Parts: sequence; C-alpha cells; structure tokens
Amino acid sequence: MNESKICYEDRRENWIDSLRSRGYRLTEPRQVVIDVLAYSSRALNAAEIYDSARKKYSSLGLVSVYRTLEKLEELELIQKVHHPDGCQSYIAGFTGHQHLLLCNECGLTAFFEGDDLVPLIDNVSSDSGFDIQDHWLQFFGLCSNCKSV
Amino acid sequence: MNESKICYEDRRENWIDSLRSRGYRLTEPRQVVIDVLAYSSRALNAAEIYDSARKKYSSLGLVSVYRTLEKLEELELIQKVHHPDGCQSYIAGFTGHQHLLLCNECGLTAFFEGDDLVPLIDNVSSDSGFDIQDHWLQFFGLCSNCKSV
DNA sequence: GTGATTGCAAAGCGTTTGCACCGTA
DNA sequence: TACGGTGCAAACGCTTTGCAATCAC
Repeated sequence: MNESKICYEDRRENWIDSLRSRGYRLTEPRQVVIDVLAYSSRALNAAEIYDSARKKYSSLGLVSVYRTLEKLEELELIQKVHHPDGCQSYIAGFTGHQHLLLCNECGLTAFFEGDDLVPLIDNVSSDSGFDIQDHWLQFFGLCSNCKSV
Repeated sequence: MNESKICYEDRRENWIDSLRSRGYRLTEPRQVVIDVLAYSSRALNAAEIYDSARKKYSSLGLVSVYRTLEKLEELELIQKVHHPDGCQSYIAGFTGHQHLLLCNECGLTAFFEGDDLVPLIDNVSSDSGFDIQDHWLQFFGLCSNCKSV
C-alpha cells in the first residue's frame, strides 16, 4: 500500500506550489485549510475542516473553507469521497488510476491500484452494449488497527 | 444483461405486496410514486418523481414522495444511486449481488454481476491489512443507443 | 496601489418536521 | 371508527452569493 509512503510535508508544499502557479494567492485561511486536509488520513467534510482549522486560526470563516475546497478540487489535489451516508467529504488524492479503501470504524482512507478490472470491463461492455468510459470502485471494511480491537 | 428481462408490471405488483405485507396502507400518493419508479429505467431524484407523478395525481405533495421513498428504501425495493454530481437519486433494484452501469448521456441504468472481484479483494486485503466487508462498483459510459448518435 | 480574498449576513436549495385534516382498512 | 397517511407551512442544515473591508503581491 502507498498509505505509509505519503510524505505529508511534501504534499503540503506541492499544494501550495500548485495554487501559486495558478496565480492564486497564499493566504492564512487557505494555509490552515491545506494544513488540515493535506495531513489527514481520512476524508473530512467542510464542517470538520472548519472546526479543526479554527484551532490554528480562530477567525477563519466557514465560507473560506468552501472556497478553498473549490480551488483544491479544481486543481485536482483533492477529491470527493462518496460514502453510504453522505458524499460531501474530501480526501487528499489521486495520482494516476487509484481506488479508495475506507475503514468503516475510524474512517482511515487508503488507495490501491486496480488494473485487474480490464477483463471485467470488457465482459460487461460486450454483454451490455455500453461503451464504458469510467468507473468507480470503493472498498469498505476495517483497517488493521480497528479489526484487532 | 438483465435490463431487458425485467417485467415492470411484476415489479409494481411486488412492491405493492411488500408494502401491504408490512402493514403499510396503499394510498394514491404511494401508488403514483411507485408507478413512476417501478417503470423507470434510470435513477430519479425526489423532484423528478414529484413532477412525473403529479401528471397522474396533481394534488400529490413533495413530502409524500420523500416519505414513500423512505419506505421503499427501508423495504430494500429501491436503492440510492451515487453519481459524480449528486447522490440523492433512486433506482428500482437490487436482487443479489449486482453492480450499476450508468449511461452518462440518457441516464439509463443497468445492473451486472461482478463476481470477478474476489481475487482483487483478496489481493487488496492482504496488501493493506484491511478486512474488506463491502464494496461499491459502478461503471459509467454510453449505452448502446447513445453511443451510436 | 490594486485587485484577489476575506468574513459576515442573507439568500438559496433540498430535505425534514409539526400539525390538523383526510381516507384506508 | 381508528389511526396511518396526507398536504401545507415552517423549520432545518448545508452550501452559495452579495458586499464592504482587508490583505497579499
């Protein structure tokens, strides 16, 4: 798994560079939102980010959280996570073709590669007549910590 | 594919029987909502069902649509469909272990069996240490009608 | 300096709840 | 007749928008 390989500090720097190179300014509200999300191993929604980021910068407005999420999503630095009970949370993510793995207990989110889908896609294509362009695959379960409790 | 095998009339009858056997009453608002969803080949949200059902029963309230959806979901006669831009639409469905196939153009929804995932799940399990309990797989593309246009 | 970005307040939107009336069983 | 179900209106929670003040560049 690549979960353990992620260097959060690099991610943070990378996001800031991306914003700058697109001409966006680096403000304190944006920094604290980035700090929360770039270091999180689970998907967070706007309110969770807001609560967490206000500990560092108490005058942060919820509106700025939404606007920062908008920018980060536009730059493809984060992605929405769909979950049975809600699909408005965000996780850092996504280089190349990866799929999500979510812990039902603690929310820990990991990615995995899933190239093995090609034969299945071919089968479904020919059976259904669909031209399959995209797919979503998510696994749910218990992470190694939570399953042993 | 099983899309063509579905008998909409049977589905409608089946849903009504299920409601009755759970002690729910069969009212006109419920009937028109069922008529819309049981005969739909694509996922519909509350507002779409409302608009469509009011053509048959103009005094229908939007609230009754929500309340009927609640019952149908509870009885596992319909399921929520998650879509990149919204996850509050519903489709008739789901017997056994099936996955969704959605047309990006017309919204046509079909199901397919996906047992081929077992080896992938085994791999991801052992790599990640997760105990994988559940999964979501959806394909997006163009149905046979839309791709030829 | 200047224009992007901010926080506030208000509006917007989809969904849920309280309630008195209605209609199914 | 009894009580589950209804539509209306209001409340609700989350997200977006308008705006004057502010701050990064």
